[in-house]
Amino acid sequence: MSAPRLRFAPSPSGYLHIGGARTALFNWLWARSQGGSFILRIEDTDQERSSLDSVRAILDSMKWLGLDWDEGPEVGGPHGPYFQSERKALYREATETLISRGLAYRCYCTKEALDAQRAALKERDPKAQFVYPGTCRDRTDTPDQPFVVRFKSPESGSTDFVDKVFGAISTPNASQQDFVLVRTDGYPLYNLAAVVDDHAMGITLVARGRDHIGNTPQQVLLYRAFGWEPPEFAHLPMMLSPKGDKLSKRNADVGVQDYRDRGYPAMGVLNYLVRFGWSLGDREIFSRSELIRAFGWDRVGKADGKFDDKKFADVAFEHLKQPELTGLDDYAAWAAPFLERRGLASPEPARLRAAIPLVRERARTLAEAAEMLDYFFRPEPELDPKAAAKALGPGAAEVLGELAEALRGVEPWEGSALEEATRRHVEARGLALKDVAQPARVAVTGRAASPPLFDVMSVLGREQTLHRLARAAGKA
RNA sequence: GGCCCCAUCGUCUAGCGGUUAGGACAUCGGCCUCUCACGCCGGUAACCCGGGUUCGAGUCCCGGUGGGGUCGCCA
Repeated sequence: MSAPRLRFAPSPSGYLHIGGARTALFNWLWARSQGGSFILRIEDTDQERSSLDSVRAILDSMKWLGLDWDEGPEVGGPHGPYFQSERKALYREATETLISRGLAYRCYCTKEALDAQRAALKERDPKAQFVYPGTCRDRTDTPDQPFVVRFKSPESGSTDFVDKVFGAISTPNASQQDFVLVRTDGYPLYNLAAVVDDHAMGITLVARGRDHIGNTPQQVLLYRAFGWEPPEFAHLPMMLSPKGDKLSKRNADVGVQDYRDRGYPAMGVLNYLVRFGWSLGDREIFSRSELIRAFGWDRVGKADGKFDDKKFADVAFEHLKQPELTGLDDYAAWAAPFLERRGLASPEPARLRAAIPLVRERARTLAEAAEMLDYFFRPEPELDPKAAAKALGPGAAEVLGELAEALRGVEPWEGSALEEATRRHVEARGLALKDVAQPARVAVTGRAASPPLFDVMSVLGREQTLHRLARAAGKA
């Protein structure tokens, strides 16, 4: 079998949300694992709702996630253009073919008339479903009026396809109505455009959310009407909100960019998303390359699920925590914007590299990391009043002064030597380590909690450490 | 309501006829400890219900119940 061609086809009517990102991911993974192609196509046939801002936001999010595309906006490709709004000629040609074969027809019923009928029916019986009555199905005249194009659905038999996730799905044709292919304004509707493009672009597998499963029979019908072989289909179970309802694009805080802004690493996001509906035994954490190697449709589940913030945060954290998953350089680069946000625009690189190992197992996001890194890059730490009140009370001045003296000549200025010196000092004074460590911690970091004190001192250096101890002693 | 789909701890899931039903998150204890974390040890916690098939069903079949999707000149 030749290399598969997959696509992700968002409509630019808002930001990319995590549900969409998950769909993109599954397509991307399969393309990458099979040496196939991943195509990005923008479905902007609804002029009302589409915007360039949305296109930009979607492309940004895709790039941030590392879901690179082989054909599509910005990179082009042999099957372009990749915006549906620029492919109208294709749809028109396809539509005419269908009409000339008697498989589609022009319908002159106005939307208003149909809507009125629908409303009237609902009034009589709220549970009834409105079905297009086929008014124009066999019409032969061609009045000079606006029209839509409808597909002439078969009235008997069934339309079947085999889904790579759900297996055989059969839908009676009698339950299909003559759905609209082309609007009054000449723009194609989703089912027509998707089929024409997927065929033209040589798509071999269409993977999308389960909410599209009902479109599939209609699309299969269209493939047959054109005389084309349908692609394979794979539908993904839905990712619902924590409450159990549909994740909505309007739900601004589930946008990919929201997660980026909150300081989650891209691979953390992807790792959570892939494990949602796909699993490999007990394995939870995957690097990008491991994922590409491991992914397969046979291990995709069928049941919908609810998004879980805590689990998500943990998976993302796992990626920040493990140096094998997030190298020092990446960590530093990713933390930089969050430090900048705190007014720390150009942290000294060597110190940053030294400090990251101290915070990476404590910071659950890059935003938290920046907060924990803060005092390494200021002349003076910001003093937490509560911590100061508790640890820098009476007697602290003496404790800190003595500690500074005990540490002044320590060689080398490094964690274990500092700890050793401090323990000797504390023992000689008949104190407990914590009696000295807490005041010192607040003096050096400004806070009641920090990475191990002596490691912090080590990164801070002799001069700044002694300076901070002395300054705090002066204040206390 | 029509059509389609789904069903294991609170959540994500493993399980593919015989298991003390496993893991992860969350939660509750404990250990480690200069604080905070990390890590480690342990606890609570699930097969929706009813019929079949079978020597034996979480696993296979049927029905019910529950949940979801979809029924647009949105995608």
